[in-house]
Amino acid sequence: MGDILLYGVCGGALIVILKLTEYRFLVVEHSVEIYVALVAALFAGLGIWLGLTLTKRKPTAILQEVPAQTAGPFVADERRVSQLGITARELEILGLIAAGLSNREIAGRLFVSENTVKTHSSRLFDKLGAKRRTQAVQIGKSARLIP
Amino acid sequence: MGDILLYGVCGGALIVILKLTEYRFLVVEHSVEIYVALVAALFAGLGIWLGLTLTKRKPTAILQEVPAQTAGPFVADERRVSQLGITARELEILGLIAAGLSNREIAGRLFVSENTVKTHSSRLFDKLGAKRRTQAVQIGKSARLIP
DNA sequence: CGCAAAATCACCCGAAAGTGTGACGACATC
DNA sequence: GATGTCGTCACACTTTCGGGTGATTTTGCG
Repeated sequence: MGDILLYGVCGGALIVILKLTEYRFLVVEHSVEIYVALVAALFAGLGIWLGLTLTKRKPTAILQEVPAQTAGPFVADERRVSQLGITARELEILGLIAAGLSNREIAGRLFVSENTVKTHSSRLFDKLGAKRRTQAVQIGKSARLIP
Repeated sequence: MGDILLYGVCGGALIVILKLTEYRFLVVEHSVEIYVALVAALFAGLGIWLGLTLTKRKPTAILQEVPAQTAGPFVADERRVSQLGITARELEILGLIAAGLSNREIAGRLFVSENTVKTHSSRLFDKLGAKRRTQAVQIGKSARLIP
């Protein structure tokens, strides 16, 4: 985690800068509470932003054991999704297929053409090894790709 | 992103706490620069921690046992079956549809003609209020007619 | 910038699914 | 014996699905 170190350095530099600016602008006008709140909010936002950007595009192989039934709002098994090479759009369409929508309805809901939905579903069936949409739904459910 | 909201609330609470403590301990002893640096470092660390935890483990697997759900090999809700006027044959075909079989495959498995399967499924869709087989599967599952 | 993956869309064509109507036999019930 | 339900099947017709091909645009990454 060299990123953490880099982050620490940047944070220190920013602290110095803030301490310098304090003498010039802020202290003379605002009370200390407001200043502290501003600094806190700024650094909190900065920290969040850094944390997000640092871990943005990482696969992060998650190994979790699912014993039986997963309570809660359900999350797709990312391992199998990436393992099968299923894209986010395809997974989205699989969910809508499982919800019983026709290609035309899916197209209307996603604001794309029906042909696009067909292309997506076609590639999806190929990746799932399904010949029909009902089969794709069955496979998707058993593979925990959809609830 | 309810997490963001939660974070905001925590941040506000911490700001209040810090403002309170300021009057009691810190201001009397330390200079403002040190205080600000501490606050900044604290919030920066908090921010980066939150940023990491928000992205790294979005599943945050809540593994709970659900013993009441899967009790036995599943039995269809007979009340709803008779309530909808669904016959045993239709329910059987609904199960095969949910298994991803085509009409022809269902016909082969039940030793009947494809047209028979069509009429059964047609009446089934009518009783379920479904327009497609995928929709029939969805309705059947939510109504506990099929596993 | 250039590449590769993903997303978008179009067209054709065949297969599957779904609708509607009609019909026939088995079986139970009144 | 008339009635009703259920399962079976046929045939014609429309709609939906799915495969195949090719193309363009968008986007993420090196």
